[in-house]
Amino acid sequence: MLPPVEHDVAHWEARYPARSLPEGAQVTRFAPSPTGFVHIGGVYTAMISQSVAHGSGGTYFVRIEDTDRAREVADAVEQFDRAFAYFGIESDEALGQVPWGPYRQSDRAQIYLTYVRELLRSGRAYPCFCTTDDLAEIRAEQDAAKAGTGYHGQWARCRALTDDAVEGRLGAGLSAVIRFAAPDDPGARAVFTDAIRGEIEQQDNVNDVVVLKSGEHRMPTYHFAHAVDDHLMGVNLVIRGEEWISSVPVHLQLFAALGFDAPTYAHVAPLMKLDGSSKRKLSKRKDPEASVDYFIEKGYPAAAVRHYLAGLANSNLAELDAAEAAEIPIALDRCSVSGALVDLAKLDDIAADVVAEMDLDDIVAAVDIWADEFDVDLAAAARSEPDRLRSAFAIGRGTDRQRKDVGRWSQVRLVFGFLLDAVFAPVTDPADERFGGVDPDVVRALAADFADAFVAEPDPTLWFEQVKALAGRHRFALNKAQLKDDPDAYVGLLKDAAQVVRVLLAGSTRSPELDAIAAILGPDEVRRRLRAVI
RNA sequence: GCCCCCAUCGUCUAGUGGCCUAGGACACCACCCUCUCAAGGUGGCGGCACGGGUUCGAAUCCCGUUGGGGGUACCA
Repeated sequence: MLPPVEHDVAHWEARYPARSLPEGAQVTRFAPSPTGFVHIGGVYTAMISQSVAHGSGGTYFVRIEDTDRAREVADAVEQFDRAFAYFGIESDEALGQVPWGPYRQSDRAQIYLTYVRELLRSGRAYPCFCTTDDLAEIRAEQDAAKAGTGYHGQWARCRALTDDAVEGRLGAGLSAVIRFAAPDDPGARAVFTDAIRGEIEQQDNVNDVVVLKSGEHRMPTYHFAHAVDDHLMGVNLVIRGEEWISSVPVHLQLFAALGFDAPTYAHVAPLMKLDGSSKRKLSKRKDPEASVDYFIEKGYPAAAVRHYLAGLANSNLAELDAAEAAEIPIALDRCSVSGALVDLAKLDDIAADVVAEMDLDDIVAAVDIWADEFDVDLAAAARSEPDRLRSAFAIGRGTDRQRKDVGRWSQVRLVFGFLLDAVFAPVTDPADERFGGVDPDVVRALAADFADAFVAEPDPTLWFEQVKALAGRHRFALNKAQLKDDPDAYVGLLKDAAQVVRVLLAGSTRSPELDAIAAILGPDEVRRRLRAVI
């Protein structure tokens, strides 16, 4: 009925030693299934698991739950590794380094088989030959009788099969799944204490769930693998999505039948998305921002995403800045119990703050890495003038002129790209609308004059005095009162003249202060850009 | 259908019976600062889903309703 196994249960129990960890240390895991990309909700639960484990002096690891080979997506595991690395939620336990692996369930088939045999031997499991059609038939009968669905009671046909009947079917070549023989007490209640939600009581499980699937691989179901793996791997705190709450009764029964201590459970509220006017769970298929790739492509610093997520879990952390909050472990009993909507505007706000606090070298390095993958032209330009972007991010650092233009690397081109000669497109038409309607002749004269008169000047105030002088020479009023007194004497306001200079230097009506960009560009480049319009 | 989870400004939330004519953050609006933008400052808009209880007193406790989410697979 089952493939042979080399070992017995005692062997595996001995092979997986108890962990020697300090009192109160939590061992947690993140157990994604490689059926697609990593979901941002996955990063959320992984981060909580990691934070709680580390905060308690325990361990966090990643286990790949690839028991459903039919739905497995190629390269998913590689994508996982990339995402984990980006967000800093890699496993504490590397393959081969430690005795609790392997960490991929498809490599653990022998172990599951051993424990299934044990269950069979003790009468807590039995083979079931029902086909999909049989199951559908049972379902239909239950619907008609308004009975609870599932494989239980009078509907559990194969549970009563005699040994001879089983032999007969096996002999006829029928394939069997192995079902858990659940306690069949329809009135029973199951109670457990959730580390986030407190006591939860529900109907106990009466369903003879499948523990081992059919097919050549003879893989376990999630339920069974969860019990066996988390027991053997020493997990004492299972943090997972809320959708698992209703499976807890089955899991508790499985742990008991196997003679294992059940872990503590903590069920995290799902991340939601506003769809029209209603909230719904973020969907892998429908929502691009559900994928971690979205955040990586946009170039959000991992610290920003982590801080945003941490604030969703524990709102007190949201009041701290990212660096401070990162030092404080997430507290399960402070986790919110209702699903939060992912608010990208909030993330952007946090990201801008995070970038503002980042080390300049780290920023430049991060932009390089991001641009190499998502904007190669920008990467090349940045590398040929290595100091330009660095200086741009340095504008006003630590002063009241501190800027927060950039929260994700995809914004760099738009905000600071003009500082790179290879990205900048000179403005050559004096009638360009970006000049705000200033007479083309005046634009030309202003540019020519400033190109000649301009001198480098480190003091921002003194630097801007040059613009004031320039504006005065070309009949721009220094303030509104002046203009009002004698409207015919002026062609515009100081600000209009400054804008002409800005457009010439930045190619945009919006930029950091003129003195700052002129200092970054250097006098030669400033003159070159001014003269482009002459 | 049955079972479970959840419910405070648009969003994330503080609130654990009197400190609440409900506080903060993001977003939005206005003003200030100002060479534009960003940032920053000040102010504004805006909420306890509904109905019953319990209590001297309820956003807070209980019940119900409604609404939202999830489960009910040889998916995780």
